[in-house]
Amino acid sequence: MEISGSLLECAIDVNQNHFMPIAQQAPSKSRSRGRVTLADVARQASVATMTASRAISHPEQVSQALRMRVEQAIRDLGYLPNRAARSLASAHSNVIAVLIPSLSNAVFTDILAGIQDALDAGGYQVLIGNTRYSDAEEEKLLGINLQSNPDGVLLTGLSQSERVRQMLQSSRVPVVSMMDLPDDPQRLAVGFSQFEAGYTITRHLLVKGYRRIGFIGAQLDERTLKRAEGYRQALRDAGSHDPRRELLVSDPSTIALGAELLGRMLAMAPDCDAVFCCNDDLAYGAIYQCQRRGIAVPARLAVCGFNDLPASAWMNPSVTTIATPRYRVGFEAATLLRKAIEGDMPAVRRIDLGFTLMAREST
Amino acid sequence: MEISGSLLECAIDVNQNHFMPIAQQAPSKSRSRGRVTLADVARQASVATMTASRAISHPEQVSQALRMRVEQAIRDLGYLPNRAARSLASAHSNVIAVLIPSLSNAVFTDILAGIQDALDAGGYQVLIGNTRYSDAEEEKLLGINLQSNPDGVLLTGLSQSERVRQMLQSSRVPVVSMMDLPDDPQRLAVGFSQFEAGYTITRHLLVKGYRRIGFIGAQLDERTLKRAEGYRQALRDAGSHDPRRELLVSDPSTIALGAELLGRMLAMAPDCDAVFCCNDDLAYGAIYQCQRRGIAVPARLAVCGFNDLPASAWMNPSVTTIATPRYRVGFEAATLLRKAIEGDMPAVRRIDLGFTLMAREST
DNA sequence: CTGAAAGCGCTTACAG
DNA sequence: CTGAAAGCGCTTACAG
Repeated sequence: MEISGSLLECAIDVNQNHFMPIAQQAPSKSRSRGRVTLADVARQASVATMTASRAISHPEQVSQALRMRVEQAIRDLGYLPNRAARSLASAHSNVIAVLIPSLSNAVFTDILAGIQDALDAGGYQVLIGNTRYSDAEEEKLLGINLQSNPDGVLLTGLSQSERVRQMLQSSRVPVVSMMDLPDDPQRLAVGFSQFEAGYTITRHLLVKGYRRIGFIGAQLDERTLKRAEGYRQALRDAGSHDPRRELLVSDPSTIALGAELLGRMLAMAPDCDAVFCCNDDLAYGAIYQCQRRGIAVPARLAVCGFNDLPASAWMNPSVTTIATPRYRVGFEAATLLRKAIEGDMPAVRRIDLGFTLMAREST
Repeated sequence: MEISGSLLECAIDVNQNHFMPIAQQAPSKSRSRGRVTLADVARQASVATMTASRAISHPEQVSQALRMRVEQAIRDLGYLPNRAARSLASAHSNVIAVLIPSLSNAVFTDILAGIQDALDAGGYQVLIGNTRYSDAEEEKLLGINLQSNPDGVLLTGLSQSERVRQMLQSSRVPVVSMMDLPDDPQRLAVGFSQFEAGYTITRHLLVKGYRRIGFIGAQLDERTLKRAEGYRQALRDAGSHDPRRELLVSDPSTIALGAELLGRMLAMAPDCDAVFCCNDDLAYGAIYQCQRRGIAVPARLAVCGFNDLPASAWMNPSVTTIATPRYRVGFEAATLLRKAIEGDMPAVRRIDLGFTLMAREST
């Protein structure tokens, strides 16, 4: 008995793992792909497939004995669940689609970090769509990402195209907007007022005594335009708005562009005593340009930026800017979306995270 | 006849779009999710489901008349294919999994841009996994991403853990490594020699006449360590290697850390006449620190970096560094992977993209 | 060129 | 707590 017992075990072992893999024993009609499936796990653990499924997805519904057998089988076989099959059968995908306008801008990678941290625990998979600041691209990416049946969508900004709105509506997927605050209090959104932030930093320049304040903006996305509005309002309130000191171009924001635009600003409005750059990259370029031309910052010209990227605190002079809660925007937006997906819709649907003026040497 | 014909059309239209949506007519046992499916499209176009499928995936196998009817039905119904179902049925997912160590480092977002550009056309979906420089995280992410049955995997660097190697092997998925070159010529890889790049920039310092050259490194990933090896070799070849001028810490590279390490370097090796920082961020921090302490760069201390991020050309002084072909690494790696997936394996499996020394004012 | 039917690998009411 | 069977929405040999 003992001997034949151990022989049998050997035979089984050999059979399954070496000479005749299960896949080959399947009928010839099979389209099997030689992958280890849940059925294999169930067979190995001597339980029904659905019990194996439960042991994985709802372990509390399975007795400890069976659960452990299934877990052992999973380890023995190196089983990996097939997401496509799970998603198809269960009607939810556990994917969250994120649409951001750029990956080369630290603002959005910080947002992504927050999103990841909020979602990693929940077993969600994040699908990143880089729209490159293009509505057409955003439509295309949303269409592609919707094919993955996301459980939720994270959007940057408020101004989506009509088609995007339609697609989102007919997909009936929960959506949270990031980085700005909508007028409609019913919309899910996490951000801060771009307008007020623009107003605040311009006000800071006014308080410091600057009067001929220019504005340098690029990309011209909605956030830049709102900051520009805040700038205008602050100057109007102070009675010193002059549109000839506004320089707006649609090219992407870079240090090189900031350097160039500083030159153009000085050429078209030589009396400028301060410049508000719509983001830090432009401000860095402007300051480097000043240094090369021997223009003292801030003595001859004050320069400020927006976002408070890491270099702002370290440059010489250090750069006055608005610190934006990017990581938290991502984190809170993802958390809000999770709640919406899981059905417990919070009372507060619009979260204002605010911003902080960082007054430094450059002004 | 004419009248009844148009009445019929109206009736059909009203029925399907307003009063009795198809989903509600389904038998009560149905688990239908009210989504528009291929079957709906086929019904609308009066063709078999499989013909509708072919019209989408293999249009050349369908007569023009039917193809147009199907396309019209897709538009009428706003049909979006279900990726999970397609992937499950077809055995390929059209997803490419990318594992990178960081999203906040421009090096890797540049790589991603190259990957996107190479893959967008082919209808691939990119799954981004941020490993945060952690082997454990890399294993976990790979496991998760493998559940999506990727058609291919893009890896950063050469030194993966044993488990990662095993998972990759048993998944039998094509893999391309990025950023460095393996010894094994059979492995698919796109990059350049980190060792040679480190050697080259150190050699540049030697040629410029510097002799007491320090090394500042952080993160201590494999690429940093290879650059350090290149640095050592160059100094040994010149007979001026001194391990007391090496400062290696495992913290993430930031401007702030560069500023701090510059201070520590000067404290432990005050005779340094040049410092090679293992990347540009550290070099920026080092230079800012020098400026604050009134240390002239390069007169009293030369500083160089690695990667040639945009600020390097603009800072004052501009920063000597090694320009790395990040975008092209991503683009060529993705292209190579596509070829491997589509079965036409190229003769050249290891692509050396080289690097460029950018000699500027800081040395 | 077109189609009926089986199958991909899971999950889930429904029973027991 | 456990299980047999149907179903999720596609694709694909196999026929015609």
